[in-house]
This record gives sequence, C-alpha cells and structure tokens, in this order.
Amino acid sequence: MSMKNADLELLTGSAGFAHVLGSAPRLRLLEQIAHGEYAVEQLVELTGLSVANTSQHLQQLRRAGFVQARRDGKRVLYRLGSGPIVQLLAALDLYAQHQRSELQALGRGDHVEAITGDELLERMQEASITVLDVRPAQEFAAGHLPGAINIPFDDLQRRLGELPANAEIAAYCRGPYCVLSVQAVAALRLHGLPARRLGSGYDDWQAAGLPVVKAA
Amino acid sequence: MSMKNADLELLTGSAGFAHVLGSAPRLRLLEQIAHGEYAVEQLVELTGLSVANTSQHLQQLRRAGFVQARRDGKRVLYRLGSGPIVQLLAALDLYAQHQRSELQALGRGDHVEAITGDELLERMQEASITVLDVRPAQEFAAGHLPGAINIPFDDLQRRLGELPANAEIAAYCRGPYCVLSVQAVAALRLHGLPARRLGSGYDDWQAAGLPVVKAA
DNA sequence: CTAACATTCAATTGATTGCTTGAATGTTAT
DNA sequence: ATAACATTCAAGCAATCAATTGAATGTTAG
Repeated sequence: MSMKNADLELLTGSAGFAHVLGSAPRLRLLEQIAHGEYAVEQLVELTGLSVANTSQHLQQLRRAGFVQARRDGKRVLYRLGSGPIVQLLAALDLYAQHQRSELQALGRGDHVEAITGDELLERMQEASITVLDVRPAQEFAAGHLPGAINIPFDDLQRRLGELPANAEIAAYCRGPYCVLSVQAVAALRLHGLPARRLGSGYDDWQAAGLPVVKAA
Repeated sequence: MSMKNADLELLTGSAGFAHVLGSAPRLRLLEQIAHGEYAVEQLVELTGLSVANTSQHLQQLRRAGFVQARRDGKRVLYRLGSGPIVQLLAALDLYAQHQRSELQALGRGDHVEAITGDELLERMQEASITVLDVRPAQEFAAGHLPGAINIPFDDLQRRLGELPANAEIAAYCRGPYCVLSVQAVAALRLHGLPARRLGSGYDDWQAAGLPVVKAA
C-alpha cells in the first residue's frame, strides 16, 4: 500500500520481525546460525542457496537484529543476535509441531470418529470401552459418566500411561463440539490409541436422562 | 522456483506460520481476537480495515490455525485457535520490545530457566541430575561433559525412553543460545520431564576450564 | 417469497519480494 | 602492486501479495 522505508530503517512493530522470519530460506539460515558461528560460504553450502541470495537474506536478518556479523580475515562470520531469539524460534517451532500433529490426527479417519450415546451405553455395559473425561477436575467432581476416568486435557500428554493399552477409548467433555475432546482424540490417535469421541457432551448426556455419577 | 499451490494448501513449515503473522493488519486482528470472540464487523470497526479485506485476512489466519470460526445467526464469530498461540505472540512481542530498547544492551537475560555451570557441577557430583547432550554424534564424540548422555535433537522424540524417569535433566549443546537445547527442553517438558537447559554451551564450559571428556 | 444484512468469493491492479546476474568492495597472500 | 578470494551492492524480471471492487452465498425478518 504505502511507501516503503529507506534501507536503514529499523523495524518498528512485531509484524516486521515476524515478516523477516516468514521466509523458508531465511528461517533456515537463522536456525543454522543459532547452532553457532558460521561464515557465509558455509551457510551457502548448508542451505544450497546462491551466494548473493544468502548474503541478502543475512542482511535482512541483521536489520531485524536476529543475527550479528563480525569480520575475520576475508570472511564474515555470522552469529546469533541478542535477546530472546531462541525462545521466539522455539515458540514458533512448537506451534508448527502442534499444528502438524493435529492435522495428522484429523487426517486419518476423522469421519468415523463420533460414537453415539446408545452405542457407548451398550459398550459400557459389556465393559469393552474406556470412557475418558477430559474436563477440569472440579467439573468432573460435580458429575460425570459412570466408570469414566478423568484426565484434564492439559495433563493428557504426560498421563497417557494411565490409559488401558488395548481397549478403545471414548473421550468427551462438556458440549457436543467441545474443542478439548476433539483435540484429545487427535492426541490419542497420534500415540496409536484407538480413540473416538462421544458425539454429544456431558450436558446432553445428562439432559437425556442417561446415568451419571454425582458428588455426594 | 515456486510450485503451484492448491487452494486448500496446508502450511508445512514454521516459515509459513511466521509469514501469516508477518503482516501488521493480520497481527492486529489476531491480537484482538486473542482477547475474546468477535464478529467480523466488530473487527472491522476496531481495525479500520475494509470488510472484504478483513475477511480475507481472517481466512489466512484460519488456514494457519490461529483462529477458528463459528456461525451465530447472520454473524460469524472468530475466536482463538488451539495450541500455544499466545506463547508465540508473547515471544514475538517480547523480542520486539527487547529490540526497541536495544540501548540497554545486556538484559541479564534468560527467560527460560537456565541452570548455571556452578550449580550443574555441584549436582553432577551428587549425581542428582542427568546431563543430556543434544548435539550430533560426531560433535559429542569429539568432546563432551563427563557423564553426559548423547541423544541428538533429531532423535530425541523416539529415544525419550533412554532417559531416567525421575531425575532432573540438564540439556546443552554447543553455544549459549543454541536453539536445539531450548527446543529439547520444550519437548522434554511436554512429556512431563523436569528439564532445564545449561545457561552456557559446551564451548563456554570448555573455555572456562571445567572438566570434559575427550576422545583418545 | 422477498428484502435486508453479514460475510465470503472472484477478479483486478499496483506494490513488494525473491532470486539471478554482473559489477564493486574489502582482505590476504604473492 | 597485483592477484585471488569472500562478501556485498545494484539492477532487472518473474512471482507473490495486499487491497479494492462488485458479485455471490447464506441467514433472518417481514
């Protein structure tokens, strides 16, 4: 839209920094440099980019403060700049990872996933299914499906071991389209567990007059 | 160099996500949505963008998983997506802030819990900590901290089992700001392991005259 | 059904970006 | 000094992107 800044202009807002990171070759360079100090030629070899191109990306990284340069003989060595850069990279990577796994999990067989209340009841009676409640502990305490075990979503990753290995799992939370249950199923599938989610949530279940366990 | 992308193209790498954040209006929208649920019209008013433009930015945010949409009557309400999005925004903002006040050069720094060399030495002698080297195997072979076990970062996910279950873990790689160690700590924590990273890297450790194990 | 509204889609335009090429700068060795 | 090397600068072109416009979709109200 509007006018662009002169070359030496400093970046002002967060978006500017994100923009510099938003290029695959540039991000790759930065991640490489985060490992240590490298000369341009080494980076060229590591990334397969052309020399001039590499140099220009490095300038952009430098302008954003992500890297610093120093001369050593004929070479120019680049090292990581100051500030919480690694934290930023880690956060970015963490989110990308999260996003990847979610897609992966949803990718295979999301169509088959919801289990109906009737089917669940039947399988509960023959004890052929594990019922998992991913709501926070106090909601669980206030009332839950009979036989359900409670692992709040936030704890799920590190408490995977508490789940029976071979039995199918039905996850639910409060409402029918509760994000938590969908994410929980995605996470469980990622670990190879046969998980589905209850089509309706706890509220609907209770409203339908189906059995629940309530606090005393 | 480019390839044609299908419309529904999913974002693959971290750079793609950063790119979505790398636009001022888009970032502003996202930050606004992080505060709660908003309809498009409200966002238009808050940002001063045109309606169609706002909508298109929202589509991009949606494709990246940063926001989710739901219909309510004639309106479409946008809310924050799942995953460590706020952490990412915070890290971005933190860096921007640091950069803005770059006059004060050395912030004393580490926002990630780093363990000092001295503390590590002490705890190594009482064997109350596991030292984890996440560098590539050949770097490890050339020299490493005494008692350290080597699991290169790329192998970490599938070799988590090799780590002692209950002992605290201190991860390090080459330099003080090496991304690998930070990412490793993030990954370990995600699996419930009590991990910190060594404030300095191997190079500094060695340079300080602290004990290392070298190849014959 | 029709009208009014909220949002999205599709097509266009101008600006920005990424990469290439060839020259310019700065450094070391002969 | 001159040559060889490492890096940067500058110009040019194709590809991409952001914003505008006008039409299309889907929803509620009369």
